[in-house]
Amino acid sequence: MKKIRATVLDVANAAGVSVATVSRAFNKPEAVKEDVRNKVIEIARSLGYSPNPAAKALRLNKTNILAAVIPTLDYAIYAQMINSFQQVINDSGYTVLLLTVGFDNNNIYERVKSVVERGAEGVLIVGKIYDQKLRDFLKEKNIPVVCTYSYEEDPDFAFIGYDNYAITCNIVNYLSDLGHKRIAMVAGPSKGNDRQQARIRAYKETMESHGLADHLLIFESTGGFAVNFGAEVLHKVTSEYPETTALICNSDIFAFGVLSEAKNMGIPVPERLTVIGHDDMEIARLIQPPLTTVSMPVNEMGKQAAQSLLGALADGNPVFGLKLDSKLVVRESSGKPQ
Amino acid sequence: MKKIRATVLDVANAAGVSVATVSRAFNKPEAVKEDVRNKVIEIARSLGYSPNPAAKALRLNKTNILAAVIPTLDYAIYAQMINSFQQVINDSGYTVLLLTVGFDNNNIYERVKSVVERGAEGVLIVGKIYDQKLRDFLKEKNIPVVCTYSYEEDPDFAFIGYDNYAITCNIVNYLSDLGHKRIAMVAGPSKGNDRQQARIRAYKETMESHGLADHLLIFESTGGFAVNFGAEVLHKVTSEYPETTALICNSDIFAFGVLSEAKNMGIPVPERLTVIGHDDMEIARLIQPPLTTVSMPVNEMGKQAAQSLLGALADGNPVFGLKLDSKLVVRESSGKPQ
DNA sequence: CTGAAAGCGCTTACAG
DNA sequence: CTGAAAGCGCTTACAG
Repeated sequence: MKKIRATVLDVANAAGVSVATVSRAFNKPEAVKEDVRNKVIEIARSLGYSPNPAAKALRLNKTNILAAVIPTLDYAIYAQMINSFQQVINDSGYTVLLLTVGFDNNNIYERVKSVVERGAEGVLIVGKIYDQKLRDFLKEKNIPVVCTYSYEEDPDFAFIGYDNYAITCNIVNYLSDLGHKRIAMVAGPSKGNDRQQARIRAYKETMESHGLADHLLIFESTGGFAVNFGAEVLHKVTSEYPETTALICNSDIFAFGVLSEAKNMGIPVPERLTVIGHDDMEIARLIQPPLTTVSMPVNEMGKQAAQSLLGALADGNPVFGLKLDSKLVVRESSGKPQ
Repeated sequence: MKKIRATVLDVANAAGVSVATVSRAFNKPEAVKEDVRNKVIEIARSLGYSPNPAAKALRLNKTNILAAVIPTLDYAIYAQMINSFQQVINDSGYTVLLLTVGFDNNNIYERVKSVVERGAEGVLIVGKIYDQKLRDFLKEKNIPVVCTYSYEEDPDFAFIGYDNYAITCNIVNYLSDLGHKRIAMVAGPSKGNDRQQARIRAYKETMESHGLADHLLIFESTGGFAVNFGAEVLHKVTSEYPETTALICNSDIFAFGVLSEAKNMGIPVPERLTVIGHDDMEIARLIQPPLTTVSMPVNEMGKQAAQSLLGALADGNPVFGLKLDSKLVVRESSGKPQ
C-alpha cells in the first residue's frame, strides 16, 4: 500500500528529458541549460521527488552514514557529546547511526562490525580499542575511527579526548598539598574501560610518589555508575576505614551518592570528609556543598570528533587527534582534613 | 584506497556456485542443499562477506532504518528514552538514525522530511505534530509515526506518552488541598511545545476551578531549560510577588535552580516556599530538600515506541498508542504553607 | 535444488 | 548541452 515514491524516471518523463539530464540538473547543474534545469527542478519538486538514498549509495559507493558507538545515552556526558557530534554531522549532509554497547570495550567487535556492515563510513567510539581483531578489521576496511574521552598517541586511530591519567594525578597532588594522607578512590567498572584504568593507575602511582601507598584503597563498582554505590562505599569507609579523609570519585554520580548519604549520616563535608567527583555535571555546582570535580569540554569533544571524521572522509585528510583540556574545579566539597 | 568489500559474486566464484545460490544460502537456507549451503557460508565468512546494505535496500525497497527526531540529547529524559528505544530497535536488526531539532515543533517539517528522504521507514517524534504539511507528508508517504511524551487520541498518529494536562491538575489539586492559594508556574518555552501548553492550560483551569484565578502567575522561559531561569524567577517572585507560597516548575532543571538559589537567599523550603518539579531526574531525590516532582516511565516509553514502530512495519499492524502513567512523587520540598 | 536473467534507482563515461 | 547504455550488488520469479 506504500505510496510509490517518484523516481528519476518519473521526473524525466514528466519533463520530457532523459534521466541523465534529471540527474545532472541536481548533481551538476552547470552542465544543464538553464531553462531545462529550472523546468526539471520545478517538476521534481511538484512530484515530491528526492533521490533514493539506497540507489545513490549503491551507485556511488557512499552511504553518508557515520556511526556513534557509545556506552550508553543514560549518562549525561555521553549524551551531551553525541548531541554536539550529531549536530555537526547532520549539518554536513551525513546521517548519524547510534548504537550503545555498555562500558566494556573488550566486547564491542561484533557491534562495531555490524555498524560498518550497515554502511557506516566512519565511527566514533568512546575510549580505547583493545581488541586486536577489531583493530585489524577497521584498518583493513580503512574505516576512519575517532576514539573519544581518552587521549593516546596511537598510530592507527585518532583520539580526541583528555588525559585521564594526568588529571587524576592532579587530584591526588591537590589533596596531598591540602594535607590529606588517607585518600580512597571510588571507581567505575574498570574492565575494558581505559579511562577508569588510567585513573586507578594515576591514583596508585601518585599516592606512591607522595609516600602514601600504605593507604591505597580502591572501591570498584560492579554495577556500572549508580548513586547507590557511592552510599555503599561511604558506609564501608566509615565502618572499616574511618581514618580516610578524602574520597576521589571517578564519577559525579558516585559523589552525589556519597554526599547525599553523608548528609543522612551526619558526616560533615568537607570538615570530616573531602569529596571529589568527575565530569562536572550541571548539578555539581548546585548541590550542598557544591562539588569539587573534573570538568572537560564535552561539547567540544563531540564537535571535534565530527570534524575529524568528516575531514578524513572528505579530502582523505589524515584523521587528526586532539588532546583537550580537563581541569579540576575546586568547590566547597573539598578542603583541609579535620 | 578503500579495500573492496567482497560481493555475492566473489563468494559465488570462490564456491563454484551462482550468485543466486549464495543469496539463498543466507536468505532462504532451507532451499539450498546442506553441503552446498555450508560451503557457501564457510567461504563467505572466510572472505569477510556481508551483504551490501545499499544494494539490499534498493532491491527490497527496505532500508531497515528508523529515525528518532527529538528536541535534544542534552536533557536526561530524552536521552534516556532514546537509550531504551535504540536498544530495542538495534536488537531487531534495524538501525537508529538520530536527529535533534530543538523544542519548537512548528519548524520540524524540513528536518523530518529529510530524515524520511534519507530512508527512515518510521519515525519517533517528541510531542505533537502541528504542521499540517508535515502531517500530510507523513500520511501520504505512509510512514509509521509515534509521538512520545504527550498523549492524545489522534486518528493519524500513535501517541505513547502520558497525560500532561491531568498530572498538572493533580499538582494544583495537591497544593490546593495543602492550603496553598498563591501558586505560580515556571514553564519552558511553550511555542510549538504541546507538553508545556497542556501544563499551562491545566494550571490555569485548575486554579480557576479552585477559585484561585486571581493569582495566575506564569513565568515562561525564553532560553530553553536552564537552571538559571529557576534562580531568576525566584528573585522576581520574592521581590514582586512575595505572597507566592508555591512554585510549580515544569522541569526539574528549573526546580534545581530555585532550590539552589533559595538556599543562597536563606529562603526555607518548604516552610516559606513549596517547590515542585517535573521529570524526576535521578538527582531529584538526592538534593536537600529532596524534590517533589512528576515521575514518568521514560524507559518504558522508549521501548513501547520502538515496539509500536516495529509492529507497524512488520505485519502492517496498525501502530498502537499507549497512555502511560505519570505520578506525583511527594518529597520534602513541598508542604503546607507557612 | 540450482542457475540465468531481470530489475530495483541512480550516476557517469561515452558519443554525438 | 543532451541521451543511450552500462553497471553498482543484491534478490527472486522463472525455467529446468
